[in-house]
Amino acid sequence: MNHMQMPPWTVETVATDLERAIHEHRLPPGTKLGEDELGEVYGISRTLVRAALQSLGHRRLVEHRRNRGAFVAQPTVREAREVFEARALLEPRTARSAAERSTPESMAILRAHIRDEHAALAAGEHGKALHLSGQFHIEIARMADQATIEAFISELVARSSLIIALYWQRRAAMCESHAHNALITAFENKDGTLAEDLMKQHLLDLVTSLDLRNITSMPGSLREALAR
Amino acid sequence: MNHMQMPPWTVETVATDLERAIHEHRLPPGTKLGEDELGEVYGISRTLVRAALQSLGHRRLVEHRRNRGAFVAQPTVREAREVFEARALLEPRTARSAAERSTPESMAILRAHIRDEHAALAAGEHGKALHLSGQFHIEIARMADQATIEAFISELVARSSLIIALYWQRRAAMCESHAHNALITAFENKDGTLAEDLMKQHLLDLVTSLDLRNITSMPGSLREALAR
DNA sequence: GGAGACGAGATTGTATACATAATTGTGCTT
DNA sequence: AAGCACAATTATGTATACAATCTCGTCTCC
Repeated sequence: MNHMQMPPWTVETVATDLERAIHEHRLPPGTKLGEDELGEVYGISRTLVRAALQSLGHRRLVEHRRNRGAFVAQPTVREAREVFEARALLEPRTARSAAERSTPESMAILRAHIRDEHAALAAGEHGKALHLSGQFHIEIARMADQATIEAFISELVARSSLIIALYWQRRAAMCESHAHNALITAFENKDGTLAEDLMKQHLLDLVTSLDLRNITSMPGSLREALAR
Repeated sequence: MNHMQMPPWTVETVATDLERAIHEHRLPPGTKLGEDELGEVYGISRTLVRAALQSLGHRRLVEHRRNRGAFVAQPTVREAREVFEARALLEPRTARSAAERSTPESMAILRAHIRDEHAALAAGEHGKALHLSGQFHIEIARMADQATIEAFISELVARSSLIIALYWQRRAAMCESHAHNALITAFENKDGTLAEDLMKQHLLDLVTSLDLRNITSMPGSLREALAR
């Protein structure tokens, strides 16, 4: 529709564009991603759209239903728990490693993320703020110089944004930036142990801010929508 | 060529078949995977072959070079280290969890893996033995009932088989089965702490059995093949 | 009037055709 | 004879055409 810069859309750029839209909750969980429709939006054929959707499917950001098409994924409560279990295994140790390797350049990048996040939040762009908040975690993995783990964390962060869209309970305010600020100070002091502990606590806080009682759960929104 | 059972080849079955061939070192790192060629082998069109190759590409089992095609991946020394770093983060804790949840059924599956692995080794089928050895690790993740982590470990195990193909130094014999047997006894006793320690040591042993000095490294096999 | 079956429309699954880039072989020039 | 340029071939990148399947509206029958 818009896309005013109109880059030469490739499979990768389309996948990235869609991922960002999902990450920013512009495409909520369950949204149908029709091939013809997307092809028209980006001005490419279904071939490339399918490749992009398959790519997102591998990252569990979209679910493919046979002969039904692609939909923005709707992680179950179980999957949500699994995602944060995996993050708990990967991220604290990665934060420790990142703290021990922190450089002025990487610190500047982190601080820029925080700044942009605050600006987005102030401008009411919650989606963008959430995206940047996720990028913060990915940047830490990049600081640790572990591309493989970074790829895993990137996937987990993206899925987390879907989980937040589904299970976030609004009473917990956006206190994330505090946790991120604390992490930054740990990085500044190259205090790996502190960074590891802070990250562990940060992830715990995130989980407890979700409503993961599997009562309504699966059908997505129907039961919840009709609850009265 | 053969494929005597000839299932109705789908994208998934072709990807699985290729992955197994790579895992068993029938397709060594660097092998060109031509689309027309594969299409003829499986009796399907390039469309499905491309989808399968893209799937393997996302798991880092094949590398895509623009306008050049797909090749069985050749992990660098750096990537090799990263893969085992990631495994060190994921697998010990997963083994602990698996031990605490071990059931007679899951133990039977594990023992069957060991038995088949020994049989394959006795029959000189090193590829099949290596494949089963990897499946053992994946089965543990399945026991832990963590599908997300299982998917990560599955990818890491597959990449490990490529790393072994490239960097294995033969002087270290196939002592793996001993480690796996020790793990089984820990599982039998539901000793999570022991299982975690054993897995940690097992992965360390694996890394030290590799030659990860980045001397010859990258070009793959050409330089090594012509070294004299 | 409601339940079930049938068929039209729409969407995905697969194959093929065309476009484009890389490789290789050939021949000319020096 | 060696080196470069160009053309033919081969393989991948992309689009389109056809086939199969599902959805949904309508019609019929009870």
